Amino acid sequence: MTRETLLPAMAAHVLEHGIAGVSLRPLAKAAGTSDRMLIYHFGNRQGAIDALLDYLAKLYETGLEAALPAKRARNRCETVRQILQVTAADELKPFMRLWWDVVAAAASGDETFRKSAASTMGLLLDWLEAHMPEDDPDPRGGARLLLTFIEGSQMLDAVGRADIAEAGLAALEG
Amino acid sequence: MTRETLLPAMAAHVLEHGIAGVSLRPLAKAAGTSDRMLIYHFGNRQGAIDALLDYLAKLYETGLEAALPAKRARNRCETVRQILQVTAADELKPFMRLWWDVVAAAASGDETFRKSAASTMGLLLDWLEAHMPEDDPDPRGGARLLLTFIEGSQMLDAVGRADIAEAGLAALEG
DNA sequence: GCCCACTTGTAGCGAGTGCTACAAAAGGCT
DNA sequence: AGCCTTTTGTAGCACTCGCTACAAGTGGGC
Repeated sequence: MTRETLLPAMAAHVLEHGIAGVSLRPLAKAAGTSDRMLIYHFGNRQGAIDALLDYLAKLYETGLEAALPAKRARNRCETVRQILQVTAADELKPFMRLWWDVVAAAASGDETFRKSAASTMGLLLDWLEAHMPEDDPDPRGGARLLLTFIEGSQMLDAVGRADIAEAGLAALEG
Repeated sequence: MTRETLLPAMAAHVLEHGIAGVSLRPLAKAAGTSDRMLIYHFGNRQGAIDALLDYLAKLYETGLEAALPAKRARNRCETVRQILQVTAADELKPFMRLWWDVVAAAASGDETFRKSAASTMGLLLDWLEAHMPEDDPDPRGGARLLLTFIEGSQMLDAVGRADIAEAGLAALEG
C-alpha cells in the first residue's frame, strides 16, 4: 500500500462526498486502510488533501482530453455547446460537484484550493484558446469570453437554473 | 432575546465564517447566547440555518437594491460593469464569500441551499431584465445572457482569475 | 540466525459536535 | 401571594475529529 495505490480509491470517495470537509476515518475506510495509515503516508490531513487535489487535477485533465472533441467548432456558440455537453457527461459530472467544493474553499481564503482552482481554469482556458473556430477574429479574447460564460452556465446548472444559461446561449445564437 | 434579535449577529457570523458547516456553539457565542438557546428558538441546527438563509436573502436583497444604480446603462457591457462594480463593494463582498458556500452545498444535493440559491438567481435575473438598456433588442434573452456571464465573472474572481473575465468583457466591447 | 528499517494495528487523548434532561429563574395573571 | 407559562443555565451523553504513543509484525540484507 503506497500512496499511489491509495489515491484512486480516495479520489473516488471525495468525488462522491466532497473534499473540503473530508475527514480521515471515512476517507481511509473508502481506501481500505485506516486513518493511522493516511497520516503515515501523507503526514497529516492537509498532506492528503494536497495529494488528492494534485491527483484529481490530473484525473480531470485526462478525462477531459479524452472527452473533448478533436475538431474545431464552426462558431463560438458551438464551442460553448461542445464543452457544456462534455462536462455534463456522467463520467465528468462528479468533478463538477467537487468543483464547487473547491471554489467555495478558495473563496473563503484557502490558498491550496485557490491555486488548484486557478490552475484548472488555466487548463480549460488553454484548451479553449487552442480550439476556437478557425475564422475567429479574436481567439484570445474570445476564449476568455467563452470561458466566463461557460463557468456561469456551470454554476447556474449546479443550483438548478440551467434554464437561464440555456436561454442566454439561445439569445446569443438567435 | 427572540430569534429576530439574534439573527443579525448570527448572520454576521456566517457571513464571515461560512454557513454550510457552521456549528452551534460558535454561532451562539457570536450572538451572545448559548447553543442551548439556539436549539430552543430554532428547534435544531437545520432550523437555524433555514432562518439564516431567509434572513440573509432579505439582507442581500436590500443591500443590493440600495447599491444598484437607478438609471439604465447605455449598452449591455455597461450593465455588466454596473453589477460587477456593485457586488465588488466592501459591503457586499462578504455575501460573495457566502454565495459559493451556498452553491457548493446546493451542488452536493442539499435542497435547502439549492432553493435559496435558485431564488437568489431569480432575484438578480428580475433586476437585470428590468434594467436592460432601453434600446436592447431582446431584454429577456439578453438578461439571461448577461447573468450567465456575470456569474462566471464572479466565480473567476473567487478563484483569483478575475483577469480572465475582465479580458472576456473587454473582448466583448472591443 | 540476526538485525534493522519499513509498515501496520491498538488504544487513547483532548477537543468539538448536535442535542437533551432537569431544574432554576423570571415575569405576567388572577 | 400563588400559579403557570416562557425563557435560560448546567451538566452531560454519545459521537466524531485530527493526531500520537507504543508496540507488534514484516521482510530484506548480512
